[in-house]
Amino acid sequence: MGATKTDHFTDKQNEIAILTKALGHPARIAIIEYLLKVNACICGEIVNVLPLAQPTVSQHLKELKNAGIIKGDVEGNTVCYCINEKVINKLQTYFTDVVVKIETSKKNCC
Amino acid sequence: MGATKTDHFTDKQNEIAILTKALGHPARIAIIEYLLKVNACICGEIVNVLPLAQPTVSQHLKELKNAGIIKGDVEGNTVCYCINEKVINKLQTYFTDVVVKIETSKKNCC
DNA sequence: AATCTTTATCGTAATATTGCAATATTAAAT
DNA sequence: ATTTAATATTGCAATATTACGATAAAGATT
Repeated sequence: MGATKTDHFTDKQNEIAILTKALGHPARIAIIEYLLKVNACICGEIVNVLPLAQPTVSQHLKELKNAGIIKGDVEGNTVCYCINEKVINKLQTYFTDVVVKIETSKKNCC
Repeated sequence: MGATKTDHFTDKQNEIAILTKALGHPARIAIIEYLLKVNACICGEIVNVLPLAQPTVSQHLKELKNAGIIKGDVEGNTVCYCINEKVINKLQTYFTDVVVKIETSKKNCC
């Protein structure tokens, strides 16, 4: 096989899995961190920052875009990349929720 | 190729990528959510809860264990699984940090 | 218009992941 | 000691991912 059986899981589970999967590569984490570091939407430059060839970076950007984690507005010659705040908030909320649930179940656990 | 170029990224970037990658499958999200739902460490039963064959579930559990997201203590005949609080906290802190950084850079962004 | 710059796409090789049947392992129960 | 029950491992097929060279596309520059 090799194909994930998404049908058997809930929409929420699939959604979180798609987001975490999209972040599950150091290059893509590095892209997010670069966008945070420059403290703005950045047009171009991302290719020069990563230790990977241009087509590879383009592919990683596409995956982040497909998952909805970044937005890419075409700005003339270059593309202007932005983190999608909503989606990151969703992940932050999710993990905060998990942490809270772990806290409350501590007494029942090893 | 097909192998990730981890050498070129920071330890922190690789660490977060390993954790998010391990969570990047709906079955593994479902496992985490089941562990939260039963509100305790659970011995056995995980295989029966998922819509996947036993060897497949075992493999997913192994990946979560390898990434450090869950702990599995052998308890006689069965294995007792627990979420590793520390690691989930690390992710929660990471995403909270990202959200804060996005907030403070809002004025410079689209 | 010709060229440069930036980004995307195609094609392809190497490797990884997903899933399961078959089998092994190990401890508990009979 | 045998059988049963719970997990793990092996082996394998199907598919996905990672990476990059070559090339295409499209706006900017000269």
